[in-house]
Amino acid sequence: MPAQTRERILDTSLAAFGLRGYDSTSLDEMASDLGITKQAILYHFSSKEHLLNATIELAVKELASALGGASKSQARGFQRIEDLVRATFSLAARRPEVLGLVRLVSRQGGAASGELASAMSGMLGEAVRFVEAEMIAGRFRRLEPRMLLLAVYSAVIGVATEPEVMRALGLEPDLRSLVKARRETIEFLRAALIAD
Amino acid sequence: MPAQTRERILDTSLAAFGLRGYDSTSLDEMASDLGITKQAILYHFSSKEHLLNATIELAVKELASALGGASKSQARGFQRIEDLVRATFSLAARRPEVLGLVRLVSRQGGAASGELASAMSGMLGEAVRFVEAEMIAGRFRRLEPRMLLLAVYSAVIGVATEPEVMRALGLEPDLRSLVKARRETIEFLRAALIAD
DNA sequence: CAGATAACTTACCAAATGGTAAGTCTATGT
DNA sequence: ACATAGACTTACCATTTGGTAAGTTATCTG
Repeated sequence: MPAQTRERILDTSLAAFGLRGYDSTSLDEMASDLGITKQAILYHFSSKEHLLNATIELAVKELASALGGASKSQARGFQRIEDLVRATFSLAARRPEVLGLVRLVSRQGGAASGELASAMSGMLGEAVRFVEAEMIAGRFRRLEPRMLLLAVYSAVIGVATEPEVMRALGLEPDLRSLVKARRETIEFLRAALIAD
Repeated sequence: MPAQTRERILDTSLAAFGLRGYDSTSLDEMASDLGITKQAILYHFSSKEHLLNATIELAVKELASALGGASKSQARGFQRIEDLVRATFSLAARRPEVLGLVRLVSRQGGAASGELASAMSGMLGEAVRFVEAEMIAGRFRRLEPRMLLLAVYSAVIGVATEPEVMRALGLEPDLRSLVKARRETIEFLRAALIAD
């Protein structure tokens, strides 16, 4: 059953690209980690850029599957935000490389980012409509929905993926701190969002 | 007056490292941008890593000078937070590479991050004490100060430096949008922080 | 059993990369 | 006038990098 090789490569590349960056990761290095040769990678993915594309595709799937449940929940009001934040933190703890890759690609842009951009565009569009509805219903404070989401997104991704800043604050980025961070982030957002 | 070369190199490396990343930037490329040879760079900085160190040092200085005024202001309560956010956005608009480098280093860590970590540690420690005092005075909502700061930091840095996410939200990352983003971020933080 | 195909490996390669060694040019102090 | 030092450039170099070409081995098929 050597057909797994392709997926093992994608797993490794997701971890490598997501945690260390694209240019900082060489194909030789990845191959040696996998116990295969670089040419085996190039057999499955014809170039490093194609590998990146496939890796992004995988990350998008994992992101959608991790956040999809919370995103499609029937919960209303703040509960739905809370579900989403929980799901994001869970993903950050389980597979930090997924969010790392999202951040990497969303910063660097490049040709490969189109797919991720459109996937995120869809999720964010849905979120904008939800937030707008909640504001109209008077459950959320009136703010510019897109800017609000950008701030929420940044806060959650940042808290979930900035271990060095956590260290600068005197917090160890272990599981316990992550749980605390999650709770505080939710309280922070609750305070910011809930209308008086 | 060819002594300026050293500073020109640092300027270029700050932009390159901060916007594109360390590994993605080659010395040859930078040299060609500057109209000099790579060896001229290695004359002033004995290795690429030394250049990174010096670049971080410069970024720390610029960061301190940009945020120092707001940080040491006499303003109390939310006004001081607002000053800080304004200063951060101003820096993000004027010299995005500085925040880019801060983010790069704070993520990758590495040996060079020590200085930046300690500089940020100082600024953040001050901020923690300020926030704690405001909470005790009853002007800020009671939340865990360090986690709160992490969320605030993430929200501001994220909004100020995530152009691709802004595009996914249908916002162009131009100056006008940045001004809007700043205003909304401040309103968002005001809602989150001010005690009822 | 012949042969085709999938899944690799071994052998290369050209370009780029960080870095060294030695030379050049200019200003300055003696 | 001359040595010295600073600020470079020209010439190299070893290694790493992404990528190509040509086998090799095993499995499946007619």
